[in-house]
Amino acid sequence: MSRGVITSADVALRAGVSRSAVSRCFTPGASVSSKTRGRVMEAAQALGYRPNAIARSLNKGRSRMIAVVLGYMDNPFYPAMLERLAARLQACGYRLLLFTAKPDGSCDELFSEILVYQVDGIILGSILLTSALAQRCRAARIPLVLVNRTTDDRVVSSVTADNRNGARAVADFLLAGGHKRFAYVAGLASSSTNHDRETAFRKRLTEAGVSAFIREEGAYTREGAQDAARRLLQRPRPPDAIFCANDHMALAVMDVARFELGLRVPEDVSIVGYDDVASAAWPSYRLTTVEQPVDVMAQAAVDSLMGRIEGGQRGGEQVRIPGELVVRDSARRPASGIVTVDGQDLWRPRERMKARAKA
Amino acid sequence: MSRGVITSADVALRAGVSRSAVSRCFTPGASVSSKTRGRVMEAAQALGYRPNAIARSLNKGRSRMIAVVLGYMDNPFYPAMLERLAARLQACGYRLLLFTAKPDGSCDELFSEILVYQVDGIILGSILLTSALAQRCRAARIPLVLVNRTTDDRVVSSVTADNRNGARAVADFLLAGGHKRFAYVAGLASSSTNHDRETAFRKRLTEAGVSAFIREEGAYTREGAQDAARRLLQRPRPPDAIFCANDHMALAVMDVARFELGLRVPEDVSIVGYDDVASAAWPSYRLTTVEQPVDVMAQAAVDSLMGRIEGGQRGGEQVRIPGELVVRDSARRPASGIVTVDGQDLWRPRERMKARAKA
DNA sequence: TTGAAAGCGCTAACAT
DNA sequence: ATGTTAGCGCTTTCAA
Repeated sequence: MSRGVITSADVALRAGVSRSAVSRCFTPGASVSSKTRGRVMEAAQALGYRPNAIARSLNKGRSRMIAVVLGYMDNPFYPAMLERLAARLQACGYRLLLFTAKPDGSCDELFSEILVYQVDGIILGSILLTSALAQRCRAARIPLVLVNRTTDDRVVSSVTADNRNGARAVADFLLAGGHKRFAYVAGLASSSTNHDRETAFRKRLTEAGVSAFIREEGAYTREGAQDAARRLLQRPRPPDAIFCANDHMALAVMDVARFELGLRVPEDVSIVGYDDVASAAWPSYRLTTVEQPVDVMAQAAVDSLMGRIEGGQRGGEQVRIPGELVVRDSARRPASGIVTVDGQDLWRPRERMKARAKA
Repeated sequence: MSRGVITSADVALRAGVSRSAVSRCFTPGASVSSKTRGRVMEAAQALGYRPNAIARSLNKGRSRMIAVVLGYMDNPFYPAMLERLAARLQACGYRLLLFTAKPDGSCDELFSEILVYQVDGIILGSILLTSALAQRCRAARIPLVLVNRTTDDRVVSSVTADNRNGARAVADFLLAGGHKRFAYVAGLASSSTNHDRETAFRKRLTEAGVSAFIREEGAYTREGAQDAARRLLQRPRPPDAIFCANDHMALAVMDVARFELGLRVPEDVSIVGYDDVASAAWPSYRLTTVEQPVDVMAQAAVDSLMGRIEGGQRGGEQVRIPGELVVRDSARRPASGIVTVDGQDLWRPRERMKARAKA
């Protein structure tokens, strides 16, 4: 134990065994006699020895580290997701290596940084995946899973909410509420999540014969959403219902509507979000929104990764997590109090959704 | 380049040089002729080679990874801090290994996990550091810095806001506003930050001859703060000013006051927080609070760590970052419109504070 | 069950 | 400036 660093050799010496014996004692499922195990463990205890994870990684070729790359933390959905990911990963005995990047920036550079660390897997959230990057991961044989995003490339795995269904539910709810003039505040146009929510919402409205539809870009930022809200609500004939690509923007839109423009929500304008972040439930907002079950999604992402790391699965699965419409007070409710979607009661979808989530 | 993994040997072979030559090309400040460098780089490019960080870590004895351990992400101060830390660390060429733990839980187990990864440093936020843990870090020679926390142990480094000054400013502001009956909603009693804010606040009030003072525990959680608010505001003679240990709780208190109890803020009760998180500025709240400059603190924490990792400094520095009182609308303002603290204008402390931060 | 020996991919003396 | 050699701390055949 020369100075500071205790190696397996130190333990071996003290226990009077070989380094291999020590190694085996720390390798689950290796064959060691209980006698040696006892002596080794005692020596290790005395010396405060724990195998060096870096050295182990080097010769196993597996680091037990997962890279998580996130774009922004302003939207509380991401910190929440990160927290769940960290917990799940820790539970599986993996470490979380965190990377951040501009949401729209090229993370080409970043990927080199990641690959260099020999991570066993990558979780990508709130970031644009180019097919070149997907290609690099495949070449390096590193499992990759997108969270809250998909790609056209069916080979890459992803975990998303059931965005189309969620957006449809919002459209139906708003329609049933008797709204006539609709608006959508978009996130980044490049994001699949935005695309899915927007097109499904739009489609449903069209099916219902709605022609009054406007769209503004909010770019997923608070400022962007505020500007969008101003443009929208100061039109000659403003919308009476606004669906925002996420809660983070919906909250901003509510603030502009009420405090800048003196509008009443939902009397003058209904506002609906997506995610059900914590602040959506605060009494100052009581935002009607579609839940995105963070914990379920985190679990699914980790499971997907583990399946490919440990089980050696093929990958390329698109997991879609259902989430219910959470009806609060930011959108006018249907007069009847009952709405059905696809023959299902929209007001009590909890059980159905939960059941589907299990599957 | 057998299959998948490209090593320096592959590059060496292709470039017709030794592995050392390759290594040197990727080591800043090593001596290589431009001719070999060219050939090596070309070969590396063609093969897609990048030195294996794990292997490098092993023989350098430095991993260029920093462990960051956080307790909760509910309070948006921490995600914000994390984001800044990630950015700063990335800029210094370090990787961030994220760990989470219960805020009050023993992270003894966790520390073993961390040490095993041979991290070059540890940043601890929102977590209780026992002296045993500090001892272990010292033994392992791993620099440690606390963020938003301190210990009595003067040997461990920390970066905090100037909590006593901030709390004093709040007391003075509230006093000047003509408040008579004060309350404090505490965070975790075990946290130094809470202690500093509470005692300084209390002390100032006492000096001013205030005797009407109550305190309730909020435990840094939204629910805890809500309960505290109910207990406080439903007393026969409720306080007319409440100082909360952080914004996260202050927002919860505002919600209870206004929506559950029908109180007007600040007419019926003034509420002040600490941190200046993003939502404090939202028009629904407009919370008066004390700024905790996240970016400056993150920078300071990283600097402190780097000083000890690269420069070999001794450690044991307690950095205190000043932060100004941000006056918004959740607390009644002094009639005069001018308050001075320690002979300084309280309303325009920005310049002074910023200047001090530089030092 | 155990130890000896080889090797994971890299860097750093040392020699040339 | 370059190659040779040794070694970071660990696991893992392979013999015994």
